[in-house]
Amino acid sequence: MTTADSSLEPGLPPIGQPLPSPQVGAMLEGLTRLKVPKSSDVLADRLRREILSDAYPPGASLPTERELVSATGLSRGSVREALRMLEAQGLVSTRAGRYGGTTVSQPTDDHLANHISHYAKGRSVPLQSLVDVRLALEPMVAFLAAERRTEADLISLRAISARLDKSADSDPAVFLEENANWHDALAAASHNPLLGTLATSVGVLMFEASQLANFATAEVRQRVCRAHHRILEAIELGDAELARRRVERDVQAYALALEAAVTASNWARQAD
Amino acid sequence: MTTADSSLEPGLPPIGQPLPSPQVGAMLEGLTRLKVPKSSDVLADRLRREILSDAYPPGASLPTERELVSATGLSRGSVREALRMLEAQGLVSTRAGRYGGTTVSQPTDDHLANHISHYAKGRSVPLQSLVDVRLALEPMVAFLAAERRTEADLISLRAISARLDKSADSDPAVFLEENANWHDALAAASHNPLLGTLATSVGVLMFEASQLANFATAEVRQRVCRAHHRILEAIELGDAELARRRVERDVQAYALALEAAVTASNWARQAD
DNA sequence: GACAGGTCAATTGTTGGACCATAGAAAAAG
DNA sequence: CTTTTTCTATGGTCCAACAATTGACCTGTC
Repeated sequence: MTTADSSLEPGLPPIGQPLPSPQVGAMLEGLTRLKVPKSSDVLADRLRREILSDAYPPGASLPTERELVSATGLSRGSVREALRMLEAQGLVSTRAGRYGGTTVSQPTDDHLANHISHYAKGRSVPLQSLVDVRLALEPMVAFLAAERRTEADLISLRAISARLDKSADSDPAVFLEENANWHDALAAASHNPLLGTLATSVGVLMFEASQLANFATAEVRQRVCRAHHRILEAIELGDAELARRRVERDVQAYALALEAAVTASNWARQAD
Repeated sequence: MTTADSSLEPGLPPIGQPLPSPQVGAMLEGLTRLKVPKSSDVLADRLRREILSDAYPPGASLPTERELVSATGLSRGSVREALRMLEAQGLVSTRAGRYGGTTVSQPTDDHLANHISHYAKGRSVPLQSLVDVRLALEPMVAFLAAERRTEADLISLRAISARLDKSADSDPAVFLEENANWHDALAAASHNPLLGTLATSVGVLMFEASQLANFATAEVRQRVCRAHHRILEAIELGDAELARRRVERDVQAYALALEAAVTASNWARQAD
């Protein structure tokens, strides 16, 4: 593509002479690290392209492993490795037994949440970055929930809110769990699975961080409950802008308390 | 292994009698569909837990495939399938040759972007949902960029902005490409890779949708350039709130124009 | 000493074959 | 018609061997 030696172009000179030409230096120009892809990667890429090209509707069957073997000339091991990569990405699922096989599947919310979790944990994303993202997503979730919530959403939210109130006086771990459920219900009410899954994932990551730092004091729990009541009220009213503002304040307060608890926990750890 | 004939066991208690015991009904209570996980999945889960537990710093070497074989009792094929799953998730990388092997690696931004793309395409996420998410993320990106941008960020943004202006009068495809670059630079200036990657991914998905519907008319291109100038001005000033509001308006206008073009394109397709 | 080239060995990459486990259909039995 | 059994295509697993890769090491040459 970026070959500097123009004599290789259309003039049909003797290509590939064994003797090094005097322009060998020029030939080295633009030569990058030669990557030799693995056969399983090549097959996985091809299959992935086909699957994502909408030619394969969800539920459609891919060829059997042995058919792929004869079609590609690869060994069954390589074919299986390719299928496993696609399976790890949630693009296919396999069933054993007769009339089983590999079928196209839609990535679930869990797949996306897991991948985000792997990214955040693998990169050790700092808490502040998670706060930034949550501060962007969660108010929008509330905004859309206020606009789009159904009666069923409201019933679910009220039930979870009641459970959250009860758990405010008990075990902090239970409270944090119910708190996560509350945010899940809110995400569902937004009727945007992508947005909801992103917000939930980031929320869970912060939730895990808050389990390490035991910051859910009784006072914090009471304040969270009051804030959630105000948010639910705005959603019941259908006032999207009000819901957005109230969630924004809630998340900011939550982040502030969490950060304080983390730094305090770090002090305590230094004291060891 | 699953021989029904208990006489093969050494203890000689007649377990598994062919005759159903009178309490078989009680024994069946609480028995759900028995799932038999694949050996490669089990190994992948174990390795993933270890990797994400921060016990393995990035760059650390995992045992060799043959060591894993002797340690787990599995076959090499199963071990390799497990490693391929982790590789597809960006948690490990593998090099052939002596002193090669499998090492822990941090998932890249591309990994996360690909997974989001797979989710959105695999689920056929509607354009409106993408717009919702972008409307949540991009204003926050601008907000943080205005607060945290370095001199290098500003230089990069100014250069790309100039290129974008030039391309406004030329090929719409080139313009859309430069537009994507502009948003990439903005994401980089926010100094939050997670937020930036999420925003960029959703932006690319909308970008792909806009290539199908050719909506980038000359008028739209001019308006985008003016909007970007105003946004860059706010970021240069360091006025985060102003940058946030201006991006919010820009994204809303962009989404509106895109949606109009898509519906028009659908009309044209129906006319076929 | 520096450099070019060759040798070596450990590791992943790939293949082929074999057998087991699974599960749904289809046939047989009641 | 219902239940049971049989059948069989499919994925799941294992083993053994060889090829390809690649960095360290050695060796000769200048």
